Amino acid sequence: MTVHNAEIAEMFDRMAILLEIQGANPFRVRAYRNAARTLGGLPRSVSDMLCEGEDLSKLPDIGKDLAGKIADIVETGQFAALRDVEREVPAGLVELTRLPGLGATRVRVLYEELGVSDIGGLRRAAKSQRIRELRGFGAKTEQRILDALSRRAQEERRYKLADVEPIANSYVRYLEAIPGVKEVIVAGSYRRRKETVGDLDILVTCEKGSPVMETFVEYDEVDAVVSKGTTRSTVLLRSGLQVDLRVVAQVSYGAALYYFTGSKAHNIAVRTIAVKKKLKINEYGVFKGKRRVAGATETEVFKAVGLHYIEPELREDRGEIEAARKNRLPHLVSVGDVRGDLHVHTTATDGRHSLKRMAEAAKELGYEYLAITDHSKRVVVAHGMDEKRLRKQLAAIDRLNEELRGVRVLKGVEVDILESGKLDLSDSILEQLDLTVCAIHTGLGLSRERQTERIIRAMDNPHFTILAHPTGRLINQRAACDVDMERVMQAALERGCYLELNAQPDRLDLDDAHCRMAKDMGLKLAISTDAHTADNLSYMRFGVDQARRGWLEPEDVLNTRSWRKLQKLLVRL
DNA sequence: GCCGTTTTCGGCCCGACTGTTTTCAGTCG
Repeated sequence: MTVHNAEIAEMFDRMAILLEIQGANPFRVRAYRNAARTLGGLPRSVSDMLCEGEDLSKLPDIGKDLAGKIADIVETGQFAALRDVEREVPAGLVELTRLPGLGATRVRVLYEELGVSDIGGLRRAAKSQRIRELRGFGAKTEQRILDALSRRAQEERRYKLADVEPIANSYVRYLEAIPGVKEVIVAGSYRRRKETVGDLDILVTCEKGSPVMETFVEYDEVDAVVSKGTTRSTVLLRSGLQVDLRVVAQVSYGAALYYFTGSKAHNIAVRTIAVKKKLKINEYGVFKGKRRVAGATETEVFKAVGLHYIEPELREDRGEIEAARKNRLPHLVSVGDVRGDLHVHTTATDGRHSLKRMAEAAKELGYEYLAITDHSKRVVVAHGMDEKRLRKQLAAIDRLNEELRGVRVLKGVEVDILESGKLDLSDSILEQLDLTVCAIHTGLGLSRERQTERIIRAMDNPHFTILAHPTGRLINQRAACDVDMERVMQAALERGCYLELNAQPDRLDLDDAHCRMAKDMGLKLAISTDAHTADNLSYMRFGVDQARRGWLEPEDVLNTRSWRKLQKLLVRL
């Protein structure tokens, strides 16, 4: 049985919390958290790495000890040290620390003084008003705990970037209209363009005396005010989304923007560099003693610690700091580099708009080409096409290309990869196409070995061009199917095939770590919207965001090329 | 428990807000 990185990361996180409750050395606690984070962002499975004899202690924040523990977990499926700790501290306490306002220290007091060991016990203790009696607690804390318990279900959520965007935009417009407000910008993971965000961090600069804080908490969608101060306030919206507002002076704008953009891990790493240079970084600036040496712009802040400017999407402490020091940062792809879309649907299957309308929408975006890739017959629910209907569509594309100017419509299909690894349409029709987008829609639950074999067998077909939405995941809904992505990418490289970064906000599949892995292996990706309406073509920006998080440059992306150059790349090896 | 262009030992990011206290600990980002 393969142990997944995420499972080991989860064990380390639990370990960190339990150790913290026990009152262990906080740096030891942090070491587990850091290691969990490293594992979470790793594109390759540590099981595979161990199989290939790699030394895990070379990974950041993983030393000899944790490398050994990981090896044990992979081998036995068990984390012995965690089980030892769980014998001393109830495992249910982990859940309690996830409630806002409760950290390890308070959870320990609740356990030791009141015997609270799980959510149910906490609720009983709060309802019987025993918590307010404890030293360091009070009636308000007790009420906050009850509120948190009743709200718990919705609070764990992370929101898809695309869902949060309109909420963020209207809040920003509201804040911009407040007298005295100068700049309003959303920082945090939203600015880093993470696929999901847990909350919004809004940064504001304003003139003295601006009623920005009062007005902020009076916003129409605010459900509750969590905290309110002169420089920082937090509210909960009716949607459940938490929004933080920070107010800083103009002279600190860059430092504050940098600070609140994060990620936390990136900030900590850069601060550590600053400390070595006898500098201090906080949200007000970079300081040498009491003297501010930088802070008005982010570039200034980076420069002060000897780094080139790092794009927000890269700030995850995944090597960007080292790259910035050596001036080896990637020149990230942007939406303007994209010359076409290689995966869209029409009314021929489950799309809502006609072939012609889709082509015109592509032309309006300034695209040079657009590949029509409707479903194949296997996908019955989407009214998938057989050879006969596809042939008819190809003729329609020929006619449209004669009439259209400025954009070329490419002939394609989203052909199903059957469980046998065969493609869902005959070679005789596939060979008439400019490209194929090949996808799995059934049998997502196959074992890792069989799924990997299935995809690679499909790639053996010389008409296979691009593997669409490679893991099949749906964010917050469906886990990625189990597949050895490194082998799949290697197989694609050897055959002259490609993988897709599907830009649908629900998919964003490949994820950032896999994009990075493709780049490191030298495999090019297509960023495609999988548009089912003309409007959906604008999803490209989410795909580009994800690509940037994966360090992709224009040359790493197939569809930044002119059709003439792209055509050459689509020829199989 | 990790890590090293000051270190293989002795460090390990920094500040705001809240509630409970009466000068601060805990939590959070």
